[in-house]
Amino acid sequence: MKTDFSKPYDPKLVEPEIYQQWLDSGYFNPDNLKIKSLKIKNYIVYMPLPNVTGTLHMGHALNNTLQDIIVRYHRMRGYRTLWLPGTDHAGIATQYKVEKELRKKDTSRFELGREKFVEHVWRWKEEYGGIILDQLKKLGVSADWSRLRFTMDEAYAKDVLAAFVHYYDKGWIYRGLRTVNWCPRCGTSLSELELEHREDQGTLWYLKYPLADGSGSIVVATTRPETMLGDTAVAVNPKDKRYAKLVGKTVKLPLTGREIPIVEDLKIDPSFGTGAVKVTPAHDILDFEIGQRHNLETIQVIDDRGKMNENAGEYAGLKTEEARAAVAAKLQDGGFLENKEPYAHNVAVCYRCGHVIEPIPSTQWFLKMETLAKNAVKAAKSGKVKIRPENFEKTYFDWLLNIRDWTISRQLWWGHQLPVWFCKNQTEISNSQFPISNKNLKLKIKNSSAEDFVVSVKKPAACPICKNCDMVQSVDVLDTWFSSALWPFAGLSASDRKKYYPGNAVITARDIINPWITRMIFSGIEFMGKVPFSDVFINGTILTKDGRRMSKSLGTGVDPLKYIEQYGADATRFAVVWQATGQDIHWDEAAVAAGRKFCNKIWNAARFVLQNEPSSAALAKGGNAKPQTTADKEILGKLAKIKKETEKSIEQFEFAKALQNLYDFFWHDFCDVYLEESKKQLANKDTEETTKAILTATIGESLILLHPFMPFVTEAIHQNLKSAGDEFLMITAW
RNA sequence: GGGCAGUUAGUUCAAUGGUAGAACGUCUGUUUUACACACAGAAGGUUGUAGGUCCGAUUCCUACACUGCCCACCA
Repeated sequence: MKTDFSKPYDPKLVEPEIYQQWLDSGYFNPDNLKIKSLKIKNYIVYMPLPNVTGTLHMGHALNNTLQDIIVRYHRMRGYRTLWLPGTDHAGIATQYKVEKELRKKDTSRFELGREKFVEHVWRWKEEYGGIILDQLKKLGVSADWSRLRFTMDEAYAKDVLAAFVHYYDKGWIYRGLRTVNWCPRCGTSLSELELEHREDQGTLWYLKYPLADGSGSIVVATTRPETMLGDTAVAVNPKDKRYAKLVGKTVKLPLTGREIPIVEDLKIDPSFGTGAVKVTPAHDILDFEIGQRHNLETIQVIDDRGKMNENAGEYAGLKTEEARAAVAAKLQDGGFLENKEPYAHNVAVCYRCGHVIEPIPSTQWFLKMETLAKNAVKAAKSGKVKIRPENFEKTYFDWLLNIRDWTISRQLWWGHQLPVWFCKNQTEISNSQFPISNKNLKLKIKNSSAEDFVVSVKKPAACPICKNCDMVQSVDVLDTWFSSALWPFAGLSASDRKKYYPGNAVITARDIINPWITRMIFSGIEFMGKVPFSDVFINGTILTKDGRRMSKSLGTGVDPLKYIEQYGADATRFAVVWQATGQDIHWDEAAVAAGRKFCNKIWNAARFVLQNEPSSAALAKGGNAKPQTTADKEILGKLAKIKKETEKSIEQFEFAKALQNLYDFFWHDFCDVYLEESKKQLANKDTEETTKAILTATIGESLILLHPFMPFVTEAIHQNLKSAGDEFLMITAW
């Protein structure tokens, strides 16, 4: 495309057309690159999957710009370069969003039923799920769109289910009744990584539990008196001398009269409260673990909607907050309330909807993490994968070395249904999420070993258990991260896996080191036998100028598309990279304006050179660009130096440094100094031709160096240089 | 509670064991035939606080304060 070099540079006139040309060229697909030799190395970057619910925010803009830089750089260096894009079905986020929409239309997923609801989400995904991809294209992202994958594509889903079967066959997946973090609004279990914590002004209540033998009482502290209805023990620390003589005795639980034991447990902190804790295995995860150790009963008094159930007697049907007040009042009347004081503490809330988490018992599926975590640790310790900046290795190791088994089931409708098939005759209750919710008053928790189900990707033709039922699939779906953990290979076709696995780099934000990076690493090792990539780079977090988090709900976000519209994609890319020097970026819009000015500077410098191109392309190619003057020598020396520096910086993921050095070179060394000097040299017959050749060679080389950072303006200029030939700058040899 | 990072010009950030740099902003001048989204020049900083090591610290060490994030979750 020959561009009209009217001034100044107008990104709107060139960006859409250039991007279309790149798409049409097919060069985003490594199979179409003109690779000279089979020995040429691959360079593969796995894109962090944007959610189908997502729209582009500054974090995406930064993250994808950095990836695009390293991808474009390697493509120009001649690598067989693949940037693999995809979208994530984002179970809870998407379901939440679609449900919210349904609510506006005065209906709900329950009214639609599962099948219709899932169809509805698919239609929603077809309509809106690609928005973010179009936005990425505006940014200039050079991913191979022909390989785009969605985590619920048929082929991808097959790999997800096969992974489940694989783990099950290894004996690493088990099913158990556990007290888990439950969001009453979303109606699903949540993993620890899906919780957020919010400070809550509550009350610390001191409850007096009388000893059954009438010899006194023991006082426990709690923020949730209503759960006392489900207490099945009082626990103290074995080292706590104050209570030593009480251990083994029983107390008579107020209001209910139930007798419950006093037990010892090391997890109790003697210095907090009274040092004695009420134990409610059904409604507290730590208490559940204590219950397991002491073989305590689990009595559920709160249901999956966050209301008191029939085990709560007269309080049944009340919301927990209502029950809290009622129970506290009753305790006070009965003389069981020793004291109360205001108390600020953290409550866990759902990361998605913000509702307070209610720990409740339910049947969930778990993946044993011991070996997987060990493998992931080994991969980083041995240097097979390198995490940069290095201090993030600590985040990685800390989590893996203190790993708990992974709750992989979610009670959602949108996602990969577990490849688990239940015998209809054997048990109906097994397939229910709440085997204990309504009926059972008391129950000892045991991990069921009863084989009333079969694990298989496909539905078994005949039930191997009762021999004559039509088996039903588990209603649970898998944690979204279970599927995205497989991205480096499940995102590739079978033949691509041979060619393009393992890859090289992942660039992402620090908050998904644990949910995603660690899991991709152990999944890659487990299923492909190789660490999926050698480099992890953690990019900074963009905050507002005054250091607050950017968020839609706070109204503190800024829209990268607005910048692209107003200043151009290159200017936007310039701004995010320019500022990406540390862990946190205090976003300054002024940098975008600076980026636009730089585009214009490049544009105008090119105009000057174009007016002074050597008469023939051959000359311009630099054959006779031998320096004659000091200025000539200096600029060529600086050019060679900046080239080396840029290579080094990019390869070390020091993008801001690379860009700032390039900026300095181009603006000050080239434009301010050489270009000005060249005006004199052009006026002199003796130096005219050499100067033209050096100008052309320098601008040509500068465009190459700048291209990964500012691809549009450089490509547009390149196509107007006589010396450039017909090939795209995008694939011009570095 | 534990950890990580940061605190330098008006603002956003660099840099260095030996008198601190850029971008943007500000001020002065310039329509010099690539660019006023420009050019030439200028002002602007006892480098968070308090100690310590050193001939010398903004840089290394210690403590403290503040900010952001991550992890844990004490009932």
